[in-house]
This record gives sequence, structure tokens and C-alpha cells, in this order.
Amino acid sequence: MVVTLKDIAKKTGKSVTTVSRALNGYDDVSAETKALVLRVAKELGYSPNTWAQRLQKQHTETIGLIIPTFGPRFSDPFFSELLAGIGNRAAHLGYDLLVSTRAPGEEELIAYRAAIQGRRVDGFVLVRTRRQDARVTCLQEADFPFVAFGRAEEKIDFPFVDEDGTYGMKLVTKYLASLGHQRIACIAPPPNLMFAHYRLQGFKEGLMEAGIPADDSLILIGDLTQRGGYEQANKLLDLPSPPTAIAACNDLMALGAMSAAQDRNLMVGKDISITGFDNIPMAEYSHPSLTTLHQPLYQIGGMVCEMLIQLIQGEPLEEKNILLKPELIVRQSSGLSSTQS
Amino acid sequence: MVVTLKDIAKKTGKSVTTVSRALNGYDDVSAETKALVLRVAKELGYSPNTWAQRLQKQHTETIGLIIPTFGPRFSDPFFSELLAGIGNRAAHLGYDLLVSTRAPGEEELIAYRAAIQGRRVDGFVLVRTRRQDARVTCLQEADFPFVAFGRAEEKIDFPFVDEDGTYGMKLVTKYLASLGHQRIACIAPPPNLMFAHYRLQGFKEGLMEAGIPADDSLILIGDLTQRGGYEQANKLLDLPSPPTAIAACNDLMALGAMSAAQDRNLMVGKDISITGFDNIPMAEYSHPSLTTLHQPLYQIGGMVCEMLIQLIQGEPLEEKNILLKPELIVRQSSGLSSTQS
DNA sequence: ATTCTATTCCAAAACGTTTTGGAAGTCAAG
DNA sequence: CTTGACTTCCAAAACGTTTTGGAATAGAAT
Repeated sequence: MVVTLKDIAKKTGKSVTTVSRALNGYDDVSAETKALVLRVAKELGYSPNTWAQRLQKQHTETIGLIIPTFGPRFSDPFFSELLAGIGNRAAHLGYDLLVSTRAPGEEELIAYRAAIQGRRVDGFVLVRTRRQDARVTCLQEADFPFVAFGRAEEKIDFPFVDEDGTYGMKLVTKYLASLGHQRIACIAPPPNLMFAHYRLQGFKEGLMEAGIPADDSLILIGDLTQRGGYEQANKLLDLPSPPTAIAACNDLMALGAMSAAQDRNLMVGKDISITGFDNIPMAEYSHPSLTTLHQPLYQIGGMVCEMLIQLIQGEPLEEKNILLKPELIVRQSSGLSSTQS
Repeated sequence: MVVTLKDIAKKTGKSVTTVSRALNGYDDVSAETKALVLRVAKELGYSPNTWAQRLQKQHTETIGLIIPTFGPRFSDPFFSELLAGIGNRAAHLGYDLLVSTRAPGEEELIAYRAAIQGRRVDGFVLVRTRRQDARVTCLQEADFPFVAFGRAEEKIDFPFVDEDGTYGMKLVTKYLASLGHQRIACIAPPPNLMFAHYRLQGFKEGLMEAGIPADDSLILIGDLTQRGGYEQANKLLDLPSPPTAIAACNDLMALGAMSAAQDRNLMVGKDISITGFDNIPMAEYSHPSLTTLHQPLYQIGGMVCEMLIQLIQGEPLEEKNILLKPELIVRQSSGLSSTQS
């Protein structure tokens, strides 16, 4: 049923060794033998048993990705875009991608450890880094190759790609201020996530540079989903003195916030300005279209994947740490403050 | 560095066989030996080498999914939702998920064949079945376990889960007709996809049952993306006698169509009705929110995955073919026809 | 005739696990 | 003292590949 090297050896009258070497293009096999072997292999529809190969070669040509699912699902376009980038680049470089989902916590670490010790993958892509990220220490202790999308808190040294969230949020906050907004709210991500820290900091710096006093009642934390954005926006709009602009720290929450505003018959882009972060495909097609910061997730996935594979293959990285500047995309969801009128 | 059975054997003074059997819970090893082995294994942080195990056991505890990427990427929420369902259920049942992306065609088949012959996965989940689907014949010839999301054209027999697209589209078409719409357009998927066939058929049957004559100029084919929906809707709205309702065959195209209408200052839900299919998370939060057919993609992913694993493990399937009825979700993007007024 | 080099091949070991088919020991029954 | 049953263990084979370390042959150089 399944064709092995032995079958080819028997059919060609050569040894298993020779067949193997012929197929792998060694030059200590004569041209005619090689041709014969190749022909027979094709005839029988041979392709090598992956497990035997990997057992022998001690590497797997597979990279791992364990998606940290907060809550029951991950229909987050953030992940799917990133996943596409990683997966396509991996396929292109001849690597497989092994995907799992684990909620952050003990289970998650067990999955990492099992994959490492069981040599199931050659390296990991780490996404959405956290403060005191146990995954990082786990991988570093095992001296296992990995590249992260996101930085770590302490000055821990590891290869990563990240977007400059501080820069981005500062940009958009100052932009909102330049439109005349004085009461600018922020819907921030859960603070244990590293990017939350950077984005929130950018928001605060932006306010400061615009000369707007900080007001902690205008900073709420959302769970990164549309529903979360909706709920937090409602709280903001219920304030005695509600904000005229909301800078959400991701697009999904921004879209939720837009729904909340529209439910109150506010014209988003006129009565209130709302901005996001990520520039997911949805952002362009929402109504009004969403002002946001563009983060090339698909490309980032590709970069991270490529760096990891270089690392695995022992090639030196040109750049170990890459920080990308997000680009402000102004669309219709933001406009001049109407409080003056 | 890496701990093997041999290391444990050496440390405990037992044989590799005994260690293996102790760890695997055979009862021909004494309680104290077992305890000793378990303790040492834990001490050394042993976990088995996956490749060796799989080579020996001849099965991989991994299921494969090759996403047919049309175009450069697959940020389609359809896939990410489905993927989440498959991945989570697989993890729950102790299986890994191996993901690849391949454009339909020769490359794709090669990937399937290599995975089969290389025994890389125990079975496949097939998504988005096509007419004369080469993947199906490939898998059937190899007698390889698979479960599809989607049916096949001919009366080819294989296990699948599918949504009843005909029923769904008939439902929504008749619903639109009941609102007074007489000129109802359809943006259909590429006809080589099986679900395109069923959904289009449902649309036609719906028109017929509502007593509305068919008009082929009102049926256009879109590429399932927002951009595609936008373009096709523009063509429809440019017609001398444009439709008052557009039934798009998926949500993404419906959202694109909404954009097209809104660009012309049409009030979606009043001046024109637009409906989708899938009920992706975005549909609830678009403006206006999208009337659509709910298809529980996450659950479907789980079902397909579970059926596949049953198949792999040689358990009989209670139901080999499952056809789910989509549910009509009426939201704000559809309303009474305004042509009477 | 001998040595050297090049070419072509292959037996055996190795990767780390599980399974097969006993072997050795103990104990109780006959 | 045998026999049989039971418990506990293990050597060796197997999974399918790659790599190691030659062996065999032929031709060329000495």
C-alpha cells in the first residue's frame, strides 16, 4: 500500500542506501542508476515518510503557533490576518505550520513544553506578548528558537517584530486634538498585554504634547472585542460630561464604539469622532469608514516567520529587533470637534 | 540535553522496555517500579519524541487542513471562524491541526498527495467543495479519511456537513418579496463552488414561489470579497431599471454592496434592501446591521473535526451526512420596498 | 606488478519509540 | 518434586529514513 525506500530498492535491484542517495541527489551514484531510481520512484508514487525522515534528521521543518484565545473563540481578524501572513510565508519556505489554541495559563505552558521536548516543531512564533510573559522564559530556558510579535516588559533580549504603538497612539491623539477635541477618551486593552502599555502611553503623551490635561475617568479598559468597545463607549457617553472623541486601541473596539454612538443617534465623524488601531479590512468598509492606524499584519506575519526560519537554520539575522511605524489613515469617522459650534 | 527513554532506563536501572511500559500504564510492571519510573521521568522532564512515537505507532494524531486561497490572502472571516472551530475541537480531542494554504490547482493536489503518502496527517478536513472536486477523488483513491464542509456535485458518497444553501436563499428571497420587492438582484459566488450552485438555486426557487419572473440581468457573479460585492452592486445600480433589493450570497459581498449603495446616498434598509449569508460577526455591527442567514461556522468546524476523528479511530458515524438549516436573521439592512410610495 | 585515484555501490548503525515473545522468579496446588 | 499460573521483567525486532565508513572495481600512473 504505502511505498517505502525498500520497495524501490527491491524493484531496482539496488540497495536502500543507494536509492536514498539517488533521491537526495548525492553524486556518488551513477547517472543511469539515478535515472532508474527516479523513474521507479515516480512510477510507484513514492514520497518519503515524514516521521521517519524527521526522526532521523532531527529537525521537523515545522513551526508552531499557539494562539492565546481569550474567551471562547478567536474570530479576531487580527489573528486571521497574521496567521495568513505566517502560513503563506512558511509554505513558501517549505515549512509546515502547526496551529493550536490555548487560553493563557498553565495549560498553555504545558503545550509549549510538550512541543519543545517532543521536538514537535523547530521553533515558535509568539504572538501578543504579555507582561512577565511565562512563554518567553520557558522558551529561553529551553534555548528554543522563537520570534515574537511584540516586545517584552523587562529588558529581556529576544528577536521580535513590533509596531510602535506609542508612536501610533500619539499620532492619532494629536490628530484628534488638532481637530479641536479637548475631551478625548481612550478605550485601552487589558493592561497585562504589552501593546496595551505602549498604546496607552502614546495616548497620554499625545494629550500632554497637545496641552490637554489628563483625565483618568476618560480612560477605560475594553476586552478588544466589538462588544467590549460597545459597552465601554456607552459608559463614556453616559458621563456627565462625555468625550467628543474616542480613541479606541483597536479597530474592533472602535467599531463597537461606533455602534454605541449610532444607537444614540450621534453622527460619527460629526457629533463625535472615533478612531481605531490596526486597520483591519473591515475598517475600510464600515460606515462611516474608520480612521485608524495601519499596521501591516499580513506582512508582519511574513517577517516574523522568515526571521524564525533564519534563526532555525542558524543564519544570522540582519536585524534582531524591528519596530514598525504605523501610519495614520484618516477616514470618515473623525472630524472637527463640534463643541465650538 | 533531550531526555529519552534510555536516560530514564539508565537512571532507574530498568530496561527501556519496562520504562516504556510503565509510562504507558501496562499492568505487567510492578507498582513500585512504575512509581520509580514515573518519578524519575518527571524529574528529568521527560516527554516522548513525537516523531519516534508516530513512526512506530503509524498514526499521527494530527489532522490536516489546506485552505484554498483564492487570491493572495485569506482574511476571510468565514475561514477564521471555521478554523477556530476545527482547531479548538481538535485540541480538545488531543489532536494537532496542520494548516496550509494552497491555491486551487495542481500545487494543491501535490500538497494533498505528499501529506497522504508521507503519512503526515491521519485525515483531512476539506473545505469549500467544488464541482468535480479533484481533492475528493484524490482522497478517495488513496482511501484516506476525510470529512468535507460542503457537498459534491455528482452523487459521490462521502461524509460531509453542509448548510442547506438552497433553503436559506429561498427563505431570504421570499422574505424580500414579502416586503414588496419585485426587482430582486442576486450577487452569486463563482459557479465552480458547490455552495454557489445551491444558493443560486434557492434564489431562483424563491423568486418562482413568489411569482416573480426571473431576470438574468439581475444575477451577477462576485468573488466573495467586499470589493467584489462593491463592484457588482455598482453594476446593478447602474442598470436602467435598478433592483430595489440585493440578495448577496455571502456577508462580505453584502457589506461591499452596502458601501456601493451608501456611496450613492441610498439609505440601506429604506431606499434599498441588502441581505447577506453567513452571519459573520461583522454583520451584527455594520451600519445598518445586516439581514442575513445564520450559519454556525464555529460549530460546524467542531462537528466536521469530530466526525473526522471518529472516522480516523474507526468508530462508526451516527450520521454520515449532515445538512443544517440556516436561520434568517432580520436586521436593519432590509425593509419595505419604497417603489410603491 | 604495484600503487593511487575515482567512481559506484552498500551493510550496518543510528534516530527514539512500541511491541513481540519469551525468560526468570515466586507461589500454590497436585 | 512437578506442574501450572502468575507476576515482573527485558532483549530484540520493528517503524522508514539518513549517514557513516568502507568495499569493490576500473583505470591511470608509477
